[in-house]
Amino acid sequence: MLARLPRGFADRTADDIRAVEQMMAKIRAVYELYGFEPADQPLIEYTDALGKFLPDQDRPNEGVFSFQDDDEQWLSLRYDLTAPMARYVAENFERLPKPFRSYRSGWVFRNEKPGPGRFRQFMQFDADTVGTPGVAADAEMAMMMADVMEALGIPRGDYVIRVNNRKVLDGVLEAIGLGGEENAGRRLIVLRAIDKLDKLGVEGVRQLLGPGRWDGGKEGEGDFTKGAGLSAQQANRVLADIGVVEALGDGEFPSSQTFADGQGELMQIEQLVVASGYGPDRIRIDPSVVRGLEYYTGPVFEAELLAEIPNEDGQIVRFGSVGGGGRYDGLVSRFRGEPVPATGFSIGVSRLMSALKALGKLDTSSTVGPVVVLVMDRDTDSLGRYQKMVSDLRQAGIRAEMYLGGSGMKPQMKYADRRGAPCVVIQGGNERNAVDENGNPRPMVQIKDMVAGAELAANIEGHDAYKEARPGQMTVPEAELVGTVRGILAAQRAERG
RNA sequence: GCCGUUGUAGCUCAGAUGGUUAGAGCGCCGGAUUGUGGAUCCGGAGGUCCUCGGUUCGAUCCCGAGCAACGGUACCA
Repeated sequence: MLARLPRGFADRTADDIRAVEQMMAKIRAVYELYGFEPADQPLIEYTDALGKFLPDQDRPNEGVFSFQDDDEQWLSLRYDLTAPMARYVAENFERLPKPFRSYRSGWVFRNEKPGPGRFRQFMQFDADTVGTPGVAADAEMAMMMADVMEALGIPRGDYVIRVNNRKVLDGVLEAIGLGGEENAGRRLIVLRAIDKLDKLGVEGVRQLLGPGRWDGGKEGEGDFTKGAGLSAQQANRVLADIGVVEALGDGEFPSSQTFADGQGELMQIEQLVVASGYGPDRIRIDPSVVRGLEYYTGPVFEAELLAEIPNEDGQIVRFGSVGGGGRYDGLVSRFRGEPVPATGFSIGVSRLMSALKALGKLDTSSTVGPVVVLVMDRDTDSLGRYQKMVSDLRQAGIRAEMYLGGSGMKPQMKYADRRGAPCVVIQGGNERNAVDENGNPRPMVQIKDMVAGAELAANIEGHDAYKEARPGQMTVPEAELVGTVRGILAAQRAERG
């Protein structure tokens, strides 16, 4: 039996968990400030509630982890937080205040090929407003996202919230003659192509808009991806309208009403955010943003990190999108006969965390470990004394533990070192049986400051001298144990700043 | 799914034209009767050389297939 982690999943260390909690507290504070309420839905929903595609018998796990209940109904692990939220709101519609403003966080699952920074289980942190048709709600989302980025310590200029409108894209497609039901497939291909702009560049996208593109980058390498089959003029119009190339001749294609509507909404959003003091350094209109291809119906936005961040190997990586969202007027109404407009966004917590880590914006220094009371003698009487010391320290609010392994002193010291113990407590027979100047029993303890000890040890040559010196160590009466430890902790805290 | 690269100790990697007992560094464990982390020294544990099949007297090495990891690309509601 080989112990192994399934691919696409991650074990989390103590540091990671603490860092995420720290981060989520900051995000939560912003959401609360905006007046959103916490809510939570389960990890599992009926498959048909999650989206319009039911897993068929042949491929029950395409993209989503699914399984059948004992009553044969299909259940799935949620792949985002929006669909379960929509189900909850629809189910409790009468009871909830409208607009319903809520936030939630948790794990989501995708049964897809994992890659660097792409996991099959990851954490999202969402906020949504349901029951509001106006663009003011969308503008608020964009501003809140900007506030979150700054609350996390990302300096202005190192991120940008890019805003677009699905109606603009739809309008472009209409203009070049891709409107109508019969062109739905090609529209999708065009949108996907635009979405790959940052990955493939303008020319790559142009190939995908036209005949297609070879995976490997050149002719015959890799698989051939069939394109949208647009003419050169159509492709150029699309690229021009999303602002990545110069327009050629005008008037070749008619302008579209949908396009104009979308732009009107974008202008309103821009006015609203500018009026609130959010300039283009934070929130920027960008017609090339595509986002989630299926359910968005209006404004869409994306939070992008602009900072060039070195990864563990020292290479510069662009993290790109760390969150996004938009208007999804159809999601809740799917469950109800009436239209229910809604808008929201989602932060990719896991991804953002690795970015913050790389930026040094995350306090990854581990928490101070417990004070370790070494076990020098294993008779019940001594163990009782050690246990009492631990208990006293805990009473004083100091993390502490008695060594519970079976090894000798040296391994115990190694253990304390590895645990990040600020100090250890040592009491053998010599200390326990000490007497004062009058010959009365006066039990002592030795307390070793591990931080000071390590510093002092650096200047000691040779193991014998090192052992002899016992750096950072002091002997105090047992009664002064707690006070002395407290002093060491305070000094170390001051040292750390 | 498709294309490519790679699979040898916990990690990073050597290795020989196909020949007895497969190595290094790091890490891990241990090292004087009451003791002490790091460094140094000494010792130790740890391997199906990815799997299966083929060629061969003999395969970790050559051949075939499979699996896995990594990268790119596609899909990603």
